[in-house]
Amino acid sequence: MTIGYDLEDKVLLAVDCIIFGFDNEDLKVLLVKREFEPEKGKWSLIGGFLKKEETLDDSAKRILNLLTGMNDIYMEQLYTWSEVDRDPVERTISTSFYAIINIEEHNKDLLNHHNAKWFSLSKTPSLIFDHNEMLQKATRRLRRRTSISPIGFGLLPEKFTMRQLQKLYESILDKKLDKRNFVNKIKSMDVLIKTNEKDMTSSTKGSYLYIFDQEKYDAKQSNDFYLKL
Amino acid sequence: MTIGYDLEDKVLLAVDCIIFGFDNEDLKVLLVKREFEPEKGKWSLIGGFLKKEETLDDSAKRILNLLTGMNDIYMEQLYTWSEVDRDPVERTISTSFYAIINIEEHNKDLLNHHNAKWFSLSKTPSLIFDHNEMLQKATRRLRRRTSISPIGFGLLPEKFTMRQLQKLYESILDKKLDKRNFVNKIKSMDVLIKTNEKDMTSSTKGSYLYIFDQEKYDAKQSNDFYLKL
DNA sequence: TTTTATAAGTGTCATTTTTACATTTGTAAA
DNA sequence: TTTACAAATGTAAAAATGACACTTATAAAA
Repeated sequence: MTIGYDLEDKVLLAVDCIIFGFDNEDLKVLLVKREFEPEKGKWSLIGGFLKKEETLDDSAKRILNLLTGMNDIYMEQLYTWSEVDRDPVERTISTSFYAIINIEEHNKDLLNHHNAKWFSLSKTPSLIFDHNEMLQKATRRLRRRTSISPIGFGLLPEKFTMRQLQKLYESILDKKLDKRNFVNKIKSMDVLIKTNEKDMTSSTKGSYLYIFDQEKYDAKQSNDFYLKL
Repeated sequence: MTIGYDLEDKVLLAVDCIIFGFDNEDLKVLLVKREFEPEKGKWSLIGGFLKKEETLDDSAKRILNLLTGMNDIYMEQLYTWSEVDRDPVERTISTSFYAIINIEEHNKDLLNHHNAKWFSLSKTPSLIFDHNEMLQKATRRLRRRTSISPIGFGLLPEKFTMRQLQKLYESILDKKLDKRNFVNKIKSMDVLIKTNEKDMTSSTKGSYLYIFDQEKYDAKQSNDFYLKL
């Protein structure tokens, strides 16, 4: 048996990015209005085609920047979608990536890109192709990840309250957590530093601000460190 | 901005299958001796190219059958590999799949295919391209999966002893488990039926044979059912 | 100045889960 | 009948989880 590389079929390879964001309130996803046919004008994930000389990860970064202006977002590969008719125009395989970011921090990038818009996860419109499925898979993965390892401090301002942190976890996991148990669990992780400052915006009493202790976190990472919520 | 599908690059898309097997002793992986250049004669995962009219899953099945004669193996998608130079001949992206099967049951399929051979996981040769990395990722995924959900009864004969089941888990997880705790945990899952028969091959006393209760298992699957080892 | 309203902050106990650990049993072969 | 060998079995201590309610600090209103 001989196999010649030149006899094999070549296909288009696309990349789709699922960008979750947290704005201290809600878990959201970033969508763009599609600017070309087919399905022009419909909402879609942030997608484009792989170029021959780039890796999938590089491609995802380039496309994300192209469509939203955002930079330096670490995305994780999710799944590769290959239903034969997923794109009606031409056989296209798509690899999806996801990330979760701090909306405030990146909002300015989006100002120039009016085609991109944040949607609350519970209010996403119907998307093109198999993008709804992609979003669903990404959401499940994000939840599982979050309940296993303490992702997510980067999604808050440098100084944050316990309440904010709890809301972050609650919105990702989509369930209420008990305040006391949450605080105990987080404290037992021992990766936060309590400052003397208080945030006075949410109550008369004020609530202490914490900062994330990156060093301790990194040290623990090596052993296997995990959080179960 | 306009994007034309026809302006985009097309690439070769490959599929590589990581087939783990258990032979009541050891966790093994199935490799084939590569029959074409480059790297002809070196060991590799079971791979081939996607055809335009098939999904990745179909492609994986076809290729597995082509190279080993095996059929009806459920494989799960693992990851898509896209380093630009991963294949020196031509830009090729590869999606890897993995499965774990009962070696005895499928051994006959392999008799006609002398290029395929089982290797103990601890004694795998150096593989072509990025296949060692693929194998490593698959191994980690298999372990995590196994310690979460009770995969694996299908890897044993219809009737099996607790000792066999424990060895299966031990070889996948690559660690010793305590016999009493293991039995307790398995029993608490309540998906095994104890028969009156004994296996007399491994001791004078003989050990009871169990069969897997598919119905109970399926019923529990729906709720979320998991096993932690 | 006192009262009120509001979110922050905190600890314990019961239950469940996990882990560690040793002896008795049944049988075939010596 | 003794020996040798793997099979079978239970409990107690420790750790993790989950449920649950009152006090505190402050600003604003009375």
